[in-house]
Amino acid sequence: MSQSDEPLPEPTPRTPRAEVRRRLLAAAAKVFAERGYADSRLEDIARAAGFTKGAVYSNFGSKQELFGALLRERSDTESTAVLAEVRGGGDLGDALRGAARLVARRIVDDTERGRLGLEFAARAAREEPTREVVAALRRAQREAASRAIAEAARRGGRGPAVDPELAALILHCLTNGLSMEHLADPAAVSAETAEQALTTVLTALLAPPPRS
Amino acid sequence: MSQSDEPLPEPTPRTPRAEVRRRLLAAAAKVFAERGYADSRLEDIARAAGFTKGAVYSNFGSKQELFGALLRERSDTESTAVLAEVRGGGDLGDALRGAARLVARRIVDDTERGRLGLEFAARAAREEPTREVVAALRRAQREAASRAIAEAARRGGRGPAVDPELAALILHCLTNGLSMEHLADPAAVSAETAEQALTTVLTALLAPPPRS
DNA sequence: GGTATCGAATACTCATTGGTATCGAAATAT
DNA sequence: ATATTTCGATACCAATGAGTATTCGATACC
Repeated sequence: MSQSDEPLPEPTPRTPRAEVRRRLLAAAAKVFAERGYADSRLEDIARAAGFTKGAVYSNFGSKQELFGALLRERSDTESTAVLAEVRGGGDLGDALRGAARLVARRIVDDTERGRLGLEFAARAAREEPTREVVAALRRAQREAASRAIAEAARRGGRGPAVDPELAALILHCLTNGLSMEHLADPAAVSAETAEQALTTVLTALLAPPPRS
Repeated sequence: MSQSDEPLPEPTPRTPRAEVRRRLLAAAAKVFAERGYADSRLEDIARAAGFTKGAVYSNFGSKQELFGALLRERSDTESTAVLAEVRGGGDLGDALRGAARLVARRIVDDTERGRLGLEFAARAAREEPTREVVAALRRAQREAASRAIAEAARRGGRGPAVDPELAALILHCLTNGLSMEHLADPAAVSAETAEQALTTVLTALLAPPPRS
């Protein structure tokens, strides 16, 4: 009883640096996504992560650099779930429909992703350094899509109806276009609509419509 | 000889108000397109138009309002050249190819348009009032496309292979997606590539590939 | 010709915010 | 234990640019 009735300063263990960095990036993603780069206050990002500006400048050299780090992080993290879906066993038609549904879901559910993508694109359009990173990211995405398509076409029996690279570009751009449209006019692009659009193009490119 | 050897102040005729407004809007389009909304200085816009900030505030209530006016102006002006191309007489296949070429050209040549569109979309994604205007503009575009497609399908003989509205959404989003891709990674989307992508989808949607 | 009005130029304000310098507590080394 | 380093918090600064108040000249009107 003699030792402690006082507040007991309880020496706070310091958050691991890597964790600080991670939280800051997550907060940056959120804030950049919902306000855009220019309208995002460095202090708001820090606060959202549970820190102060000091933490930001301790981990990143500048606002621009934080943005770049986020962009690079996303480049690495880019999910390949879609490809797995396409590669999954079973009927090719089912696989394609599954992939379409997955992408459509992401378009309407994960708006942060879409918004960030839009912000990345907007900045890439006018900033050379950003453009280089974004271009690389997109190339990698199209490349992956291209491979998946080639595989699907092979699986589908007859040789590729269209050049897989072209098909990849089409699907990639259609996806991004749908995402953008959903952000600009949510009512116009429901999950079902997006899915239908993707399925339509996907099957048109890979599997000539089952003639009646 | 007695009257004038002096510099002769040459009273400058005042620019008509409508003209001032027009030039300001044109300058705003240019500056907003190349720097984005937030990084555009009102004074730079004014200067680019040959005036000063005073002119801006005399014609528009605020920066946001200038942006809105520009957006609305573009809504009205939206060209219907594409539709004309599709409607033009001759073979349907040729008409479609012509339309695809036209759109592809615009994607790579008129970057101001693409950049502005991106900026509009980005702001629409996070600002309710802007979103309303942008959504209306896009709906109108899709609507027009939808009608053109319905007509083309009818002209092509058999009844519409796919719902014209869905086809319109697909082509609209693909176009915007290609435009965005071109801005983010110009090398990936040449005029030829874009044209091929559009033609492929267009014919797949409207005219089942000529069976070999 | 003189006066009122209109519209753009000029000069200023004021809030905002990226960046910096410094501080202090926790971790680490000695 | 104590010195040193690390790293985030705090306080501050300078620049920037939207918006405003005012001026001044050109057109319109009497």
